[in-house]
Amino acid sequence: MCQLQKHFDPMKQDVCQYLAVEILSSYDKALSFLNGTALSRMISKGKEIISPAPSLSTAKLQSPQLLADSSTKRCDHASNSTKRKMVSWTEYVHARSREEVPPRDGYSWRKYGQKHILGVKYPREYYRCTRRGLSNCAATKMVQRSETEPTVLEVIYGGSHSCGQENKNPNSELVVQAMCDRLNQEGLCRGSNS
DNA sequence: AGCCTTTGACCAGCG
DNA sequence: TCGCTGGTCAAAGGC
Repeated sequence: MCQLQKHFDPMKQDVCQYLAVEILSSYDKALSFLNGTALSRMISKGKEIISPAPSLSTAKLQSPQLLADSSTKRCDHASNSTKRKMVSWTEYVHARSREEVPPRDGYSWRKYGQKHILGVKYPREYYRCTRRGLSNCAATKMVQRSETEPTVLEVIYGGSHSCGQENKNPNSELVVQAMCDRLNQEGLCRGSNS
């Protein structure tokens, strides 16, 4: 936070965003160690973490995407099941509203199915890339609403985009605001929102 | 007309 | 081998 305060300059948005990501990352780690909830859940769901904590450079690249929907947690994993996609990863996304399903992630998706999963309150929704037919794009995703926290969406991505769509998050300009919102939620953001 | 969601049926993996 | 379950297909209807 001291570094962010020191470097805060509207002309240096990249630096500020990068520092914001680093702060949130440290904050998440600390919270996870304290209450053992988020991280342990990610590990148990994903079975195996392929890429642990992002490096400084990758954190900078991922930051807008990770923050734009207020809060996301990402967990890469490989499934041992042959029935499922071999490479996939999970993101935990805070939807802005209960109606915002799926959360916008910069890609265009087409819903192709919905299933009620045994023992799960909310149905699981299945999406594939709208360019699957044109570019043979294999990207898919499943969206599952959390039972305990309906505003939290578990988004499981499978395959990768070969269609050339850019993952431009339309809300990337809200990164700093999202950070302050989040700190406010935790009672740590004193003073102004700027 | 074209793209989307919905939804029941079908298929395949797993125990 | 069989039943259960989850992932996908495809027809139908809406926008």
